[in-house]
Amino acid sequence: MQQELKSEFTKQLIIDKAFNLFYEHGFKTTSIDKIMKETALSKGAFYHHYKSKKELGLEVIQLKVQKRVVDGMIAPLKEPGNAFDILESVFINRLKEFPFYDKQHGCPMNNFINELGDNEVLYQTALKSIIEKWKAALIELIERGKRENSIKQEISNQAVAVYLISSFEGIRGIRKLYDNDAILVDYLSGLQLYLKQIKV
Amino acid sequence: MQQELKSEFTKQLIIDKAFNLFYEHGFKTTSIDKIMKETALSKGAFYHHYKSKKELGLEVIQLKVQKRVVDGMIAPLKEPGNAFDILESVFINRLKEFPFYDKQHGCPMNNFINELGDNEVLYQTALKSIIEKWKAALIELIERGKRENSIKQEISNQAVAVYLISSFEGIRGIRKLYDNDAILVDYLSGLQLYLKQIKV
DNA sequence: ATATAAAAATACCAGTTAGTATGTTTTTGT
DNA sequence: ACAAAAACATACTAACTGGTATTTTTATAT
Repeated sequence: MQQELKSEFTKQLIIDKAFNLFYEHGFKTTSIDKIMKETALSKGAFYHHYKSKKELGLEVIQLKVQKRVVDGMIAPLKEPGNAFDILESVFINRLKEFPFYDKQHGCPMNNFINELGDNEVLYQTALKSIIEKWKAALIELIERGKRENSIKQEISNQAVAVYLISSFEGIRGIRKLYDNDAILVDYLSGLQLYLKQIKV
Repeated sequence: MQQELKSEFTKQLIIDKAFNLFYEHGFKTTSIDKIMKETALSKGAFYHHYKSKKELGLEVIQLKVQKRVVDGMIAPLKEPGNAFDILESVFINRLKEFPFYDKQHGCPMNNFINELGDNEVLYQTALKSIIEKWKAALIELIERGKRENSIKQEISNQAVAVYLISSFEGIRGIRKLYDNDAILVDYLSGLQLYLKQIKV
């Protein structure tokens, strides 16, 4: 039982260090050696717990990347309250709250999507699953807004959800290029305009 | 003179093959060896014309990546005609016209941004320059629309420009994950809604 | 024609890559 | 106490990486 705990602890350590390195330097250009140097364990330990780098990549996506999106963008949508207000505050506040490091390095999910999204069907599926969860939560919130009459009836839930996600991920990438938040301010004004269109 | 032409031809050949490989497999994971195998020339030839892989990367961005964006998204904005109609048709038609290969592999510029945007200031500057050109052309078109009264006066040119670019680049990445165009259809509906908001 | 310079080829380097083979140490059930 | 298994370490491989040094081929100017 103590062994099982140790194993779990080690795997978590590897996943954590791997996520940080993938986030900062990309998946393909982060080597197992670099990851294991961070954990202060050996390569042998890695290949005892994982059969390949691909397996680790998938776990990082499913456990770390997904968690970030769920905690930051999906779970808040399910809180009680005025649906429109929630939509507005989640998209606007989340972007403002990012630390400098996260603005500089973009969205981990978006990074994975752009690096691996056209590569391997397993990565594709894992990433698609996160997007679909996000989309479903948005659709449900918009529907809620329609029921409580805070969001216009005539708009397409799907379309608004996809458009919001697209622009959010797009700006998280573009922001990397700049050394200040001016572009984010423009994005937020543009987003406000969009939200005004769906508000009842 | 014949020598100069030959040199120019070779450089162009290297740039073309490099662009294709970068587009399909990413910049960092495409080796000089692979590029030169495509050109059927030797590594010696490469390092005769380029001092480093970084120098090639910059030329690919400045010559090939930029040209794609200019030809597809910027130049059409400068054509004569109703400003709103142009805005609508460029964003909508361009997305529909992409061949399968381009849908699968996303936007070359966006790929570079996400892979190298937080890496090196030289890449950053080269990519930022394309975004700024695009943004400027959009702002000018929106201004034109305001003058001819096809676009609402009260909206912020900057904000709309940045939001349009963000969502476009975002969806080009996300589309990679899917094997059909359903997500693009949703995006286009969402975009239509946005454009309706700025139409006079 | 020939010296010179540009273009390209060949051979190489030291470092890195994912992954393997084979150990040693630690935990566990008996 | 001890055999088995799990956790981890060490040493290694073959292929690949960006880049260099050196030589051969081709074009050019006189």
